[in-house]
Amino acid sequence: MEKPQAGARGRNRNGERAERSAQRDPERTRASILAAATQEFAENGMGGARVDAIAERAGINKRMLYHYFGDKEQLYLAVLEEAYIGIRTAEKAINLSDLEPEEGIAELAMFTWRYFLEHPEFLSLLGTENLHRARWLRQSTRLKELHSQLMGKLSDLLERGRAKGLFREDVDPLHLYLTMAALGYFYLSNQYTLSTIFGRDLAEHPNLEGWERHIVHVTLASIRR
Amino acid sequence: MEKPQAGARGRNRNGERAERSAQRDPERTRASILAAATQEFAENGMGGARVDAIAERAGINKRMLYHYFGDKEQLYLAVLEEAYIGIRTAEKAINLSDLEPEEGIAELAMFTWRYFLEHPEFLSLLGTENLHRARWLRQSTRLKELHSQLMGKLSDLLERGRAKGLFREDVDPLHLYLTMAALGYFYLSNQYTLSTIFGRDLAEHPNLEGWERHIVHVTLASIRR
DNA sequence: CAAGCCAGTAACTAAACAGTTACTTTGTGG
DNA sequence: CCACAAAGTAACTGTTTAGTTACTGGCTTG
Repeated sequence: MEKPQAGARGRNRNGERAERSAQRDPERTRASILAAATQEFAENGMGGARVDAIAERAGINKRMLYHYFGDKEQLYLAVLEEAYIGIRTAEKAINLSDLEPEEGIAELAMFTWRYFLEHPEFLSLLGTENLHRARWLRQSTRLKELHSQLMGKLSDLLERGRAKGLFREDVDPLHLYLTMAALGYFYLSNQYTLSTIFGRDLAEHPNLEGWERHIVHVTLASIRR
Repeated sequence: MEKPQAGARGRNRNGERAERSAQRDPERTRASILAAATQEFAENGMGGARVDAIAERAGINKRMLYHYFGDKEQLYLAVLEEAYIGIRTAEKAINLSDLEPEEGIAELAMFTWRYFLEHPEFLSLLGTENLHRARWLRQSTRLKELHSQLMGKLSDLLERGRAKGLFREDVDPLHLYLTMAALGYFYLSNQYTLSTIFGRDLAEHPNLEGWERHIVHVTLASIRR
């Protein structure tokens, strides 16, 4: 009890939980910088994000930001990597082996839609990264190895549906994935200009539910025989 | 000949074409600032765009930029307005009255795709504007009056197709428009991250043509009875 | 032809910005 | 219990940035 293990987290030398009193907590500091940076970059893009604003949001000293992440660009890359890891991890958890081909495709389409809906910061970071022509994504060896889990699941479902005579023979899995993703991404990422121009609030609940059904409908219609 | 009309453009007091020698040409100056700003904002977003860079690209003195447009924000708004006017003008020129419903829908889908393909700066500006939740678009009375011409043409084609028993009864014209736009927008605006992750260059010609066919296929499949 | 306005220039300014320096505090292993 | 490393702070620095000032030169109209 008198001598706590070295490097142990969650307890200080008195054996009390450290989370409360901890004045010094590297992991927590790192995590709060990353969370603050995710918000700031998502809201303002790479060019508009302010290092001082991130430090303030995180409630830390700016020096710490440079201590943990090097500079603004490396911090941005860390944010981007974490965002991709988030969706890839969620994709892994989906289990479709019990489902019929059509149900499985519908499930994947809804998963993608709901993930986008619940993670607007991911969409925003994608937009920023594409504005810069994937400059940081291309640098990241970590992310290039992190393939989408969805493609494999999609190919499997297509194969099963084809065998049953439900789906067309010549469906490209990438095209199918892009179709589902496009319908969700565009609706959400462009909701502000679209709502303004069409005078119809796309973020309202009935509209969101309607669009989810629409995505499933379009996706299935495009592959059925 | 000795007295040129007031405000006449294109000629100086000697009756010579002014375009060549003109040291002073307000319209040309204004236009070149706007063109330079369009590029700069499209490449770097609102936060990343630099007023000095715009002035340099336009080959003018920075003072002129403030003279003609007030400040950075108003210049950005002018760029955005011009971009929207561009697509709305192009939409107006489409004539579909001679076409069968299916052909007409296909034509509109291809028009949207090709317009996006040929005007990457428009996509980029849309992305930036949505990052800021349509902050400037909402301010612009000019743009709020500028409704999409496509919606009317789309409703007409849907009606004709429905009457012939080709299309489903309950197709929402807005959903149809969003579907066509989403498929084109996402493919192009996210081409850099997608190409990196899937290891397949989406900008290659065969891929672009394949995607155009795909858009037409998906759009029609989604509305057919 | 002169008066005045409008297009245009160069150099400046105050604030914002990313990144650094020099220092203090805290925890822990020998 | 001390020495050292890592966590943390405050104040600073050089540069970049949007926007301005004070000025020049040319065109048009009365």
